[in-house]
Amino acid sequence: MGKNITISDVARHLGISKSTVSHALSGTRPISEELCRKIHQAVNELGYKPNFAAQVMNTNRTGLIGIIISGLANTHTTELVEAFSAALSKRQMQMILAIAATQIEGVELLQRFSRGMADAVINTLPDLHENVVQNITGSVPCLTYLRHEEAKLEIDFASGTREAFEYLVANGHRRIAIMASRTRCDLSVASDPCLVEYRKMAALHGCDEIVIPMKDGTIAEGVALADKLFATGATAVLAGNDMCALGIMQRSFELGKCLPRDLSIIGHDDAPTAQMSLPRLTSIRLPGEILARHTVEVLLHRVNPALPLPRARTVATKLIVRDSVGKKN
Amino acid sequence: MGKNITISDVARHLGISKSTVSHALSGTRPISEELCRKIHQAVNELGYKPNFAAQVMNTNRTGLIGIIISGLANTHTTELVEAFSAALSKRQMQMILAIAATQIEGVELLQRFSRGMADAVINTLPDLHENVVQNITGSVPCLTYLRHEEAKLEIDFASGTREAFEYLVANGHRRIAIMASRTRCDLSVASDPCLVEYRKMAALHGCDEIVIPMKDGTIAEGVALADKLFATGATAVLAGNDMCALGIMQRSFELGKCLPRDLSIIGHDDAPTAQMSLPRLTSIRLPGEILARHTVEVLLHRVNPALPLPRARTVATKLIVRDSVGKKN
DNA sequence: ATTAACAATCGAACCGGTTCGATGAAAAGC
DNA sequence: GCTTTTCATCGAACCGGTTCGATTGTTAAT
Repeated sequence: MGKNITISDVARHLGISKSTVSHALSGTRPISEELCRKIHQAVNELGYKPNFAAQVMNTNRTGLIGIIISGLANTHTTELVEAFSAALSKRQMQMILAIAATQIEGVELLQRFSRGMADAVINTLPDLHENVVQNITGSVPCLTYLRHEEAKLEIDFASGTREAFEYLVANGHRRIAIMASRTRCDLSVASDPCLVEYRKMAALHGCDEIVIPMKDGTIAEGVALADKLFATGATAVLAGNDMCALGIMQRSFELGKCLPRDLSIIGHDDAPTAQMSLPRLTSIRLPGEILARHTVEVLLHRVNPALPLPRARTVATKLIVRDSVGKKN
Repeated sequence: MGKNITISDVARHLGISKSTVSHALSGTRPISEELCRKIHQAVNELGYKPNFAAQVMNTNRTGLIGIIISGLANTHTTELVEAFSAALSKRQMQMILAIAATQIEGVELLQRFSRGMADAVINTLPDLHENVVQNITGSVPCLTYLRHEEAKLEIDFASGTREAFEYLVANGHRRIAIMASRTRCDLSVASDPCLVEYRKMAALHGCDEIVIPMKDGTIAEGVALADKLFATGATAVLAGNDMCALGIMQRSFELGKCLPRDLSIIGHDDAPTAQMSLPRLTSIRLPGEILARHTVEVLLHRVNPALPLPRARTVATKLIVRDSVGKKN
């Protein structure tokens, strides 16, 4: 608990005014070279470190970005978090990572952040409507991940789904199921862009539609939905995400099925886990790293308009072929 | 950018002094019931939120704990992070999660945190020596995860290793390899407590010692070490951690080996991934959730002695049997 | 020589809260 | 009825920086 050295201590030690010390350290105004040297020396000797809170008070910048996630069980999220962190540290900023189990917790977090604890907030909970969020946060810039029109970030979910469907058809599959998710882009299952594309493809190839709605996208849900899936007689499935796909694999294994012979599975997101499963999971890649970086850059531009605003871009999803799809003859 | 409402605005709006408002809101001094009501009403109407920085300045508390990790690739770490977050939010605190790829970055982070940005720091990088850490952080409490004598948290690594070894022997294995890690408890491979116990057990059962040192404990390292492992002719391995075990499984699969027939694998940590692999990984459970919570509680007690100091405890590691060990006849 | 321009530094105000001694009025004690 | 206590509220100081107008000494321009 040794009292911390303040800027006044440094000034007193040298017999000068604290504003001079401040200017020397921040370069706000020119200070004679000699004095500047002395000041830096004194700073080192005394071990002075500018007080965080005092600096925040003046600059209205904490250098902290709040990030709200629902958990880290989905490895696609861990990929995002790492990318957020990397993009932020490039700008000398830190991340306050908050896990909100419920929407209520999410709102609480937003309120806390918006008191000036964070310079901006990224929300990844799809259920927190953006306009609600805006109301709460007031003056603090806040983006909902993949829901911000302003971010000029368009994701072409159709491309990956199309590729995946055609790949399955090429492998002889006709009964292809899809797990549709309301968390993608909008809040109704029906408007899941993957589902929309799936319907087009099913019509095109004259396949039946087999739609299974997915909620959380957890492994446990995948396990549970697997039985529903088997009941449909589908030979292949476009899983809602990779965790769900893993759950399906797990349940298949429990039932003594052999993959990919008895069931072909295509995941979504291409989370790191997709490469680690056996068989390795064929998945539709959603390039989280790019999306996360873009989101951070858009947000930081709003915090500090001196930083560049990244150009609007459309990101395609893309099929990554591994070993979880088999030929149906 | 609408100017934020300050406590002075609230006071002016009611024609009273700001200290009165402060007292009413914090309960520091008694305020007449009627006025108190009016104040709360005004606060709601105007949408006043106490400014974070100003409050920090007075209280010297940010309510933030810095957490330094090397990444989220190891799912045991994600488990820890979730547990840290949960333990902190119970005390209304938040986590600044920082990813340090190098020790230099780790030191930088410590310096930033110790300016008052965080009330305390948890470091999970084993290579940052605790005394170095203490020097940097000065007045900010800082613990290195699983390295803090003061935390009175002892981990019985031997128990799990013993169980695992005996389980392998019971399954007929005689050539049992171990991947020893310097990151466990101390900085030399030789003092890895798992290795120490392994040696005892090997001597006891008259088995050869087959020791393979592990560094990062990544999947990639597991893949690389797998070939070394096969060269030893071992029929079973105690992997350094679960990621490494996964790497070994992956490489085995590539080489057309069948698990667990051709190789028995026991992981360490029992990361969430252990349950997701096929075959599911038998692993030595290191109860990260308990350890993380204990660490947070010890640390919070140091930040605020009014909070209870958890009693010293010894945590045992324990074998969790799944499907990755086979019988050797 | 006088003034203008400039560089280096000082000192006071400010950011938005909290804290604490002072103040005034009402309630209690004698 | 006058003093003492209690209660509610005020106002100023403070936390540790930053900012900006004012002040000095020095050099350049007229």
